[in-house]
Amino acid sequence: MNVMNASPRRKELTRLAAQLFVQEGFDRTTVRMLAQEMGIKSGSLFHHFKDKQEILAAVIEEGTQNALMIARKALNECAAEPEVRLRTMARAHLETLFTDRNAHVVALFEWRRLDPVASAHLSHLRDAYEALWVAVIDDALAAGLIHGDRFLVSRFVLGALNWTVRWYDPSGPRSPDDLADELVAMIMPTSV
Amino acid sequence: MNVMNASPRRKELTRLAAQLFVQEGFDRTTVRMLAQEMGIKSGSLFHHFKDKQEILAAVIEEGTQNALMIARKALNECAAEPEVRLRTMARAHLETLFTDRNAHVVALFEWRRLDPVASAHLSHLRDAYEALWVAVIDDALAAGLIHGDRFLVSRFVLGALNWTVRWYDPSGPRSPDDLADELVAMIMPTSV
DNA sequence: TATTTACACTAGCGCTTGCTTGGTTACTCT
DNA sequence: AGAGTAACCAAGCAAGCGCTAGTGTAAATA
Repeated sequence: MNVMNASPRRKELTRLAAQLFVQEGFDRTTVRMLAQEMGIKSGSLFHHFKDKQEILAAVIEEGTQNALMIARKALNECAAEPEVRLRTMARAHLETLFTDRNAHVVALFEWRRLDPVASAHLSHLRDAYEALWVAVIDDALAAGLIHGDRFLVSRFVLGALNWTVRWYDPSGPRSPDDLADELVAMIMPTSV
Repeated sequence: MNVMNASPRRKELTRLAAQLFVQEGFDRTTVRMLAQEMGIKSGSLFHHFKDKQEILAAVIEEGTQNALMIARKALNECAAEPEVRLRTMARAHLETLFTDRNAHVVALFEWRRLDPVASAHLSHLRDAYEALWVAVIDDALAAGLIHGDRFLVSRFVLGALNWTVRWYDPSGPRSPDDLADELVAMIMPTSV
C-alpha cells in the first residue's frame, strides 16, 4: 500500500482506471471491473491504492500535472506577442485535452466525487493552471486584441474549449490546432 | 405504475428528483433517498415510476421540453434582425438554464446514464432545440455579423453557455441577460 | 543464508442496492 | 352502499458493493 507512489506499475493502473472511469463513470466502475481490466484480482488492487477514492485522485492528479507542464513549456517557448500567446495557450489546452483525454474527462466530470482532502489538494494544481490562462487573457485585453471582462472572457473561452470533449473527434479532418485557432479568431475582431 | 403520466404528483416528484440528482449525482442517489425527500417509503416510489431509470428520463424530458418551448416563444416574439435573434437565443438559453437549473444540469451531466431507448427518444428533443440554434447562427453568418464555420461557432457558443452552470451564480450582481449579451458581444466584432 | 519487500491470491464479511410482494387506506364515482 | 382506483406501507429478497484478513511466492537486500 503505497501512499504516494509513482511506480511504473501504478502509473499503468492509473491509465487503465482513467479509461474505465470515462467509459462507465466513477460510481458505476467497481473495484472488480478495475481489477479485471488490470489483469489482477480485486483484492490485489488495494496493494497499489489505499481505496477507490485514491485511484480517482491519482487519475486526476496525473492529468492536471500534465496539463500544467505542457502549458508552461508552450508558453516558455513561444513569442511574447499577446496574440501568439493566446493562440499558444488555446492550442496547448486542446493538445493536453486530447492526448490525455481520459484523465481530463474524469477531471472535468467526476471532480465532485473526490473527498474534501483530495479535492483541496488538487484544487491548487487546477488554480495554478487557470492562473496561466488569466495572465494570457489579461495581456490580450491590455493589448486591445479582445474586449470584455477578464473574468467572463476566460470562463467563456475555457467553457468552449472544455466542451469540445463532448463533440470533437480528433481523428477527423480538423486538427486540434485548427480548432484552437478558429476559437481565437472568433473572439478576436482584429483578425477578421 | 404509470408509463406516461403527467399527474401533478409525478411532476412534483420529478422536480425533487432533479434536485437530488444534482446534489448527489444519479448513481449515488438511492431510491431510499429519493423516497425520503418525497416523504414516502421507497417501495411507494415504484407506483409512480417503473424504475429508477424512468425517473431520470422524466427529469431530462421535463427540462428539455421546457427549453424548447421558451426558445420558440422568445424567437417568435422578437424582431427579425439576425443580431436581435442571436441575442434573444442566448438570453433564452441562459434563462431556461437557470430557472430550470436542476433539470438542465442533470440533462447535461447525466445524459449517459440513460438507457438506449430513453436516450434515443430524448435525442430528438435535443436535436430540435439545437436546430433552433443552428438556424439563428446561420442567419448571423449570412448577415456578416459573425464569422467562422457554422458548425464550430454553434458548438463553441453552446459550450461557453452550458459551462456557465459550473461557475455562474445567478444571485450575484450580473443578470443572466447581461451574461448572454457579453458573450454575443465577445464574438461580434461589429459591436465593439 | 536469512530476512525483507513487492505483488498477487482466496475467501468472505458487513452492508447497501434496486426492486418486488402482498396488503392497507382514502377518496371518487355510480 | 358498493366498486374501483390511486397512493401508500412494511418487510424483505437476491445481487452486488468496497474492503479486509490471512497466505503464498519470487526477487531483492543484508
